Amino acid sequence: MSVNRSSKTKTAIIKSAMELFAAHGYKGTSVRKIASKVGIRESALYNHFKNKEAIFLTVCADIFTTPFSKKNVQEDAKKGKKFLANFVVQYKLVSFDANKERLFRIMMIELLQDKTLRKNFLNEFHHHNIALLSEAFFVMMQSGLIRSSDPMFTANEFLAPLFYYRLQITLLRIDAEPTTALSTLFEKHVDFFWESVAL
Amino acid sequence: MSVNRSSKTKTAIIKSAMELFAAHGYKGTSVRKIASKVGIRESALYNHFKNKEAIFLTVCADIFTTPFSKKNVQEDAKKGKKFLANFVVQYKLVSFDANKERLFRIMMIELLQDKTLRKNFLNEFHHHNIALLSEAFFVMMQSGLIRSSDPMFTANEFLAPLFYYRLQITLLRIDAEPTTALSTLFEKHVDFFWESVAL
DNA sequence: GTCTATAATATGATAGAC
DNA sequence: GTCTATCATATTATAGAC
Repeated sequence: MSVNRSSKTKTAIIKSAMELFAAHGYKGTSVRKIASKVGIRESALYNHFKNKEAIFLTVCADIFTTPFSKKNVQEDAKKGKKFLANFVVQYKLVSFDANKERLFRIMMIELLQDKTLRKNFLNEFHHHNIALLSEAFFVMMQSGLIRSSDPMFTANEFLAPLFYYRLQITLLRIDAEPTTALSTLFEKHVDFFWESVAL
Repeated sequence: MSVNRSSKTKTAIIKSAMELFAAHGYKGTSVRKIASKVGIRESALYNHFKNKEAIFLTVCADIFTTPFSKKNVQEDAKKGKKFLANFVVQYKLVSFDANKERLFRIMMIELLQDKTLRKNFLNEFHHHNIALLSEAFFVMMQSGLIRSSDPMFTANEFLAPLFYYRLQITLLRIDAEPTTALSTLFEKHVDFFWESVAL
C-alpha cells in the first residue's frame, strides 16, 4: 500500500542516490548519475523531487535513527555487564547492517562539511549515547556494581572504541576486505572494560 | 633560501588550497576559488601545478607524517605509565595543531571516497600506531608492569578513545566552539587506562 | 609569471510534447 | 510520469599576448 506504482520510481531514486552519495559524497554525485543509475532521464527525476538537495535530505532522513532508547535504563542498568553486552550487540548489529552502513558513510563524508549534520551528529549520535550510558553507569555505581568515578567520562571511554571499530569496519567493507578480526573486538571490549571498572 | 620569489606564490597556493580542501573537500573546491583566494587568475595557477590533483597531492604530502617513532620503544616502554602519558601528550599536541588539524579534516572527508587515502590511513595512521603500542604493551607485560593479555587488542583499546576525542575536538573547532572539556579527557584516559591494566 | 580569451565539458534545472 | 530539447552557469584546462 505504501509503495504504489507512482512511488516505485521514487523508491528506486532513493536507493540509487543513497549508494552514490555513500560512495562519492554530495558534491561528487550528480543528478545525471542518479537518474542514469535508476534508468530514467534527469528531467523525470524532478517529477519526484524538487531538487538535488531534496533527494539528499530524503536519503538522510533516518541517518540518526538509533536503536538505543533511554527507556528502562534505570532498571536495565542494574544488570551491569549484561547491560553493556546488550548495548554492544545492538551497536554491532548497526555496524554490520548494509543500509545503516551506507548512511554512516554519508555521515562521515559530510560531517566535516555540513554544519547542520555536524550539530545533529554531536547531539543525536554522540550526546544521546553518552547521556544514556552515563545514566547507566551512574546506576551501576550507586548499586555498587562498579567503582565510583565520573559517569560521563566512563561513558566516553566505553563508547569511543565502539565508534573506532565501526569506522574501521566501514573502511574495510568499502574495499570488500574481511572484517572477521574486527568482529570479535566488540565482545572483547566489553570483557576488557568490565574487568577494569567492576568492583 | 627555500622560499625564493618564484615559489612564494606556490606556497600561497598550497596554503589557500589546504584551507579550502579542509572546509569543502576535493570536489567542493574549485581551481577558481583557490586562485581567487590567492589573488591570482586560474591560468596563473597552472604555472605552478600541472592540475588540480597535483595541488591536492602537494597539500596532502605530509598528511601521514607522525611524531610517533618506533625508535627506543623497547627501552621507553619499561617506563610503563610514563610512556603512555608521553604518547598521549604527543597525540594531544597533534590534535590541537592548526596545520595538522586541517590535514586531519581533509583526511576524514576523503577517507571514504579515495581508496589510496584509505589504504594509507589504515597502514600509516592505524597500523603504525597499533604496532608501536603493541610492542610497548608487550614489553610492559614481560616486565610485569601490566597484566598479561593480547598486546594488539590492548593497543586498540588504548588508541581508540584518542582518535574519538580528536575527532570531536576537530568537529567543535570547525564551528569555533570551546574544547576545554575535551582537552582534559586525554590525561584522564591515561589514568583510567593505566588503572585498568596495571598490576 | 600573470593576464585575457577561449574551449570543452559537466552540472542543476526548466519547458513543453506525448 | 517520461521523454527531447534547451539553458545558464560552473568547471578544468590551454593558447598566446605582455
